[in-house]
Amino acid sequence: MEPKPTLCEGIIPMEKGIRIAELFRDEKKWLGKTALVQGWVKTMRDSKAGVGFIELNDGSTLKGLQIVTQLEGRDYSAILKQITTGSAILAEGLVSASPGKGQSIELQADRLHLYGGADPATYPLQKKRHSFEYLRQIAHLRPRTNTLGAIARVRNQLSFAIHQFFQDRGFYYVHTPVITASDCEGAGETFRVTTLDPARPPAAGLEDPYRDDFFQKPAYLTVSGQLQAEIYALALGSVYTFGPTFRAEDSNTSRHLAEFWMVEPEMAFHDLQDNLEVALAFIKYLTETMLTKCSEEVDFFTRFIEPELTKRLEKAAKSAFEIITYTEAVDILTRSKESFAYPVEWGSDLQAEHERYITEKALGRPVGITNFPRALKPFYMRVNEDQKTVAAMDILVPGIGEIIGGSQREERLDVLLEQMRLKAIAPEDYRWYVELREFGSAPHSGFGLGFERLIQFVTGIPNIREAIPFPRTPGHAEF
RNA sequence: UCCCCGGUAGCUCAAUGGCAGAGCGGGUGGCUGUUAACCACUAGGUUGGCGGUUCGAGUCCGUCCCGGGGAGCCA
Repeated sequence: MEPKPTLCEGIIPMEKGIRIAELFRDEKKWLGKTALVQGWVKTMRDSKAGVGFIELNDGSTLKGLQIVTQLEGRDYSAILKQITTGSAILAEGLVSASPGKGQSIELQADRLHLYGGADPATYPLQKKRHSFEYLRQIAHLRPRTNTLGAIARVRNQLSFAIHQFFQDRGFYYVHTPVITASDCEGAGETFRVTTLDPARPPAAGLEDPYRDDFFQKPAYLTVSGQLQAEIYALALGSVYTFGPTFRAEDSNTSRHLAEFWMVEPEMAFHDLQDNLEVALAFIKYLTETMLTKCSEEVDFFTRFIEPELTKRLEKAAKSAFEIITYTEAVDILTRSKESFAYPVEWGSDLQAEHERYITEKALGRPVGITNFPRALKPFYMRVNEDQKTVAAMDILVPGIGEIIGGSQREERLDVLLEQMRLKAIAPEDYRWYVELREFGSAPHSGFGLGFERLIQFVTGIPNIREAIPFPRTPGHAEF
C-alpha cells in the first residue's frame, strides 16, 4: 500500500530560535546557555587560518550578534565559504562573554546552517553606507540596512502608540472608506477609480459617460477620512481613523507622497481649545514613546542622521508648546527683521518660509497657530464671532513645517450653508453632511496628522520617501 | 508644474578642452580575537541618451531622460 501524501511531505519543520534583541535584553540570563539564532549576515571578518566572525542581524534590533565560527578542533571552512554578506543563516551555540570590544556577549557556533546565500559579486548592499537615493532603487532590500530597519521599527512602535493613545482615552477606531464619490473639500488632486478601459473610452456624446462604469458615477481614492469620521463622531462621541490617503498632486518635494497614512481623530462636544489640548497631548505622547520605547533607534538617528534629534524629542515631550493666533503670527513676522521672499500681510497664507521662521527661529519649538482668516480655509471650519476668522489650528514643528491641521467644525446649519455658498460648494453634493446639522447637530472638532511627516520629525530622516516602506510619488509606483 | 544643482567602475566620488582615476565593494593569496578588520596582487568604463562646436569633448552648446534641493500645493 502506497503511503498517502501529506501536507508536511518535503517540508522541514522550522527550528524555533531566539530573537537577537531578546538575547541582548537579558544578557546575564543567557550567558553560558545555548541559543539558536536566525537572520541575515551583515558583515564577516574571517581569517582563513584562524577565527572567523559573522555579524548577524535578524531585524529585531540595530545591534548585530557576533557569531564566532571556529574553535579548537572544529572546521567550518566548507560552509563558511558559502556564507557571504547578505546570506540567511542559522547559528546555534554557546552564549559567552566576548573578549573583544564592541559587544559584551557573542555566540560560539557549534552549528551553522545556510538557508539562502547571496552572491557577493551581485548583492547590492555593501557593509558601507549607501545613499538614500540608491537604496530607493532597491526597496526590496533596503529594510536590511540599519537606517531603514530602524525606521520600520519606529513606524511599528508609533502605529501601536497611536492606537494606545486613543484607546486609553475612550476613542473608537473607525474605518472610513478608501473609495469615495465626493471630491472631498478640495484637499489636493484626486486619483480616479474606474473600471473603464482608457484604450476604449465611452463613445463621445454619450448621455451618461459613466453608465458602464463600476459605480455609475465618478469615484475617487480618498483624500481624507474626515467627513465620514464626523458621521461617527456624531454617534459614538470620540473616534479616530488611521489609514491610507491619496493625493494626485504633481508634487516633488521631500515631504510629499501620493500615498500616505493619516491619523484623523474627530470628537463630539469638543471645541477648538479641547482639540488643541488633545493634539498637544498626542504629540507629547508620541515623542515620549520614542524616547522610552525606541531609545536605541533615537540614539542611532542622533548619531548618524540628525545631531539635534534627541534634544528635539525631549523638547517636544517635556516643554510646553507655544500657542499663538494667526494675527499674532503675522505680528511676529512683520516685526521681524527677516527679509522674506513673500510679503507678510493679514489675510494671506503663511508661506513655508514664514512657518519656518516662526517655529525654528522666533520660537524654536513646536507651535500651534489658531484662528486663520476665513477666506483661507475650507467650508467646514467653524466661523468665529468676528466673522473674519475660523476656529482652525495648525501645528508646526521645526524642520518639517505643518504636521497637524485641524479645526472646530461648523455645526450651525445656516452658517454651514452660507459657507458652502461662499466657497461655491453645492449642498446637494453633500446632502448627508448637511443633514448631520439638521438632525442632532453638536459642536465637534478634529484634526489630521500626516504619519510619514511624524516619522520624519521623530527620526530626523530628511526625505519622506524613507519614512514609508514603498513610496509612491509622481512617476514612481515600483515594488 | 516652476527655479537651481547634479548624472564618470557595483557603491561614494575625483579628473585647466589634451593618456579614464581613487577609496570602498568583488576575485586571488596572506594573517589564530576581528569590530567599516588588516597586508599584497588583480579584474572592472559606450563618462545618462541623441545631436552639435572643435585638430581633439567626461569637460563647451542644444535637447530629451533620470536623480537631488527649493518653491507652489498640502499632511
